[in-house]
Amino acid sequence: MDNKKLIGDLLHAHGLKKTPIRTEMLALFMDHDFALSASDIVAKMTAGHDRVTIYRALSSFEKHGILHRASEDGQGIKYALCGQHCPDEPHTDKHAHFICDECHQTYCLEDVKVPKANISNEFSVTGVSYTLSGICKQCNR
Amino acid sequence: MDNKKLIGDLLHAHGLKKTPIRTEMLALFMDHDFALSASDIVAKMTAGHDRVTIYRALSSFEKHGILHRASEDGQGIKYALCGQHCPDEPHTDKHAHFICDECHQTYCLEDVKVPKANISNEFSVTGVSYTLSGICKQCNR
DNA sequence: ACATAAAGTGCAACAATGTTGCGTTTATCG
DNA sequence: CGATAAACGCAACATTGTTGCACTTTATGT
Ligand SMILES: [Mn+2]
Ligand SMILES: [Mn+2]
Ligand SMILES: [Zn+2]
Ligand SMILES: [Zn+2]
Repeated sequence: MDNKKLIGDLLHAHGLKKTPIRTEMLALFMDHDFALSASDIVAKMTAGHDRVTIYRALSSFEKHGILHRASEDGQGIKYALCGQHCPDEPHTDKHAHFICDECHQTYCLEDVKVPKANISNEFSVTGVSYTLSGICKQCNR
Repeated sequence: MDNKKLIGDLLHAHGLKKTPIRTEMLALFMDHDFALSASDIVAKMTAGHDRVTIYRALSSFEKHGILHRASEDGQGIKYALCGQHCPDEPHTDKHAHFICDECHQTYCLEDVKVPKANISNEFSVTGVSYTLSGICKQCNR
């Protein structure tokens, strides 16, 4: 697990400081294949850090195109890592997401493309979101 | 505007009581072509009613298939009227929705169908949501 | 019209998410 | 090493949504 190196490079590449908190946060994202909310992170962090710090780091990561919003239901926003090809700024996904009704995890469906919108040109479409729900692969077996 | 009659019938058809608050709420939904949140409703109601009452009415309407969730971003849930053919229970939409980045209104795109999901059968899909964003027809002109 | 039961309402209290301001600490770079 | 900007922690706050409980209103049947 030389994620440590990767994370340092990632932060540095975006002009962000490599602090223990942010390093641990990004390690958490790399260790999970589902999206994480601010409170998920607070719960999984070893030391007890302030919620505000986590919120600000998430915002910063989103602003720099390191994380994207994978889902935002009533219970809050869940983030997931962006791909290496993602632009260095906030952006919408080109892939679909799946929310499990049982375990409430959100998965990125990297290989399911968001369908093209077919809509009256009275509307200017700049973002599209395609979210599936049901029972995930884990809960299904 | 004989919506009054329609509303009475609608409530009665679902075994709900026809109270002034619920009547006014449904009238509000009929008078707008975009979705409304609980706080939108509180603000638009003539008398000052308790938020809790509005929340409970919205839940009841959703449970009976009178309203559906048109969007739920971080700022809350917005509801819109269901079609006449909708089942008498909570259900997911078959149409897309549009969220304006400028006025922040949510519109039902009744004639834009939600694309069929094409996904690994490790996942059991029971719901699909397709949400577009950008600039709406009002803000565009 | 009246009694009754069920549904709806209001108030208080609470939990969770997310924000802002401000003073302090820490990382990075010359 | 010292300066600067970023990051952190704390307190305080706003908003959304929930729950419990007592009270009121609506619908129903006699
Ligand atoms: Mn994703
Ligand atoms: Mn709709
Ligand atoms: Zn699951
Ligand atoms: Zn608009």
